[in-house]
Amino acid sequence: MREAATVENRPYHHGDLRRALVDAARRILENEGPSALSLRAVAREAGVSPAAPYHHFKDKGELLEAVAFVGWDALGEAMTAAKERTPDLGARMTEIGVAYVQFSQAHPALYRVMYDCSRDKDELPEGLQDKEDSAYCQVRETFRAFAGPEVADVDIELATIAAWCAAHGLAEMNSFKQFDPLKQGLGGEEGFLRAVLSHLGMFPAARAKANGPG
Amino acid sequence: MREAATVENRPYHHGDLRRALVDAARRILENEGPSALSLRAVAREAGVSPAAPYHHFKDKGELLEAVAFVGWDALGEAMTAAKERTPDLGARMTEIGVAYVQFSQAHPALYRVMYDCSRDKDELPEGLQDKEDSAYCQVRETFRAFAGPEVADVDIELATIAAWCAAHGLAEMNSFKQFDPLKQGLGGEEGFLRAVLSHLGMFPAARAKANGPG
DNA sequence: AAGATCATCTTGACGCCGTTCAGATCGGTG
DNA sequence: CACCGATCTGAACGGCGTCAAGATGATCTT
Repeated sequence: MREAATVENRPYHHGDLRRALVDAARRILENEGPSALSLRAVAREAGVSPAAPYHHFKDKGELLEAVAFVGWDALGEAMTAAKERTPDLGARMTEIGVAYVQFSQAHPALYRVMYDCSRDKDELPEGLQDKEDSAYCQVRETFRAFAGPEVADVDIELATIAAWCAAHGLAEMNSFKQFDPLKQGLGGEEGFLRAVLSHLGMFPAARAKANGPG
Repeated sequence: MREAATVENRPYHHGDLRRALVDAARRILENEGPSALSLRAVAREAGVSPAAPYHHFKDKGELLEAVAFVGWDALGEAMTAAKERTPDLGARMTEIGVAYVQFSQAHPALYRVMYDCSRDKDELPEGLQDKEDSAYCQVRETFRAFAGPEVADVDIELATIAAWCAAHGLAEMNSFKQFDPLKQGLGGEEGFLRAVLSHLGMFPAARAKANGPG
């Protein structure tokens, strides 16, 4: 009885359960939020027993890491798109930041999982910083292009970190009710994001440049 | 049998269980971290049954809110102390930010509970923004004093929000391993914090001022 | 083609969790 | 003193993460 091994027409061995579990987790995150994301729920959603995931992930945390990895990939693409559609170097950082926060707003539960994983391991996800075209490197190169070659490497690095911190902070606080009145006066969410982010992430040399020689 | 109602010499009615539970929760947070903070563990630590907390808190979330409230209070005091020990207006914001991040570093589990509660309710804790001497108002007044009266209210507000986002972001990312090499070149943790925060939270008018007329 | 091997999946169990409810206890009010 | 309402206990429920033992079937060997 090769077919119909269970009630549905699913064979005993799934074939690609690892991917199916990650997809199921993402579906639950989008539809029911992070609090509903239990390992058992993921297994249920994927149509397997509660113990099945343990043949593909060491524990729940490792499954979440796989979900987070997909998320960082998508966020990186959104940032790249923002960079490429903004040729003006002075505006590019802000636009990348807006794309960052908008991603976190479009996928709040996923973003939460992404950062919770990073916090648990006390590091940004590997691959985000190492690869040449990684999101982190793109931000750094944007600063470098704007600042010019006379700015020290350490300042470029600091500016990148500062911008990242600011974007993350805003991503987590953007939905706070206290900001609503201010948003109305700034043309809605996007105007608010642009206004806040334009205050951030510029290092001293770039500041002087932005403010002009006078 | 008024005394020795249980094995210990504790009366049947605790007397101040609400406070005892909050203290127990803080003890667990400090000693075992956020993952160990179950409602049952708190009750155990306080020496009562698992159901006892429900006479003082609607659910686990409400207990955590009480813990968070204590945390925000302590953080506010740390920020006030930093403000008062830094008369120079140009350096004051950075020093308040350093105090903020250092608090989150000294009490990481507590800080996590504080922000998780805020995120669940989509608002900064009440009382943090309303009171005249609240932490938020102190930051805003610091910006106002530095910027002078000619800067628009909305810019002061944006700068305050931007600075808060940056401090929160840095608080959550400060322990990331990737920053370690950079910290070594900047005089350790505190030098790193000061360097990053000096990049942040300044609004355009203040930037111009900071960079001088030339 | 037949049998052995091994990864994959299920079943059932364990202890912990948050929460609820009926009942025990006790301080304060009439 | 008798009562009442607030407080606390004990037992229970379903859900959770995880593990061990056994069932299943794809693949490799001969």
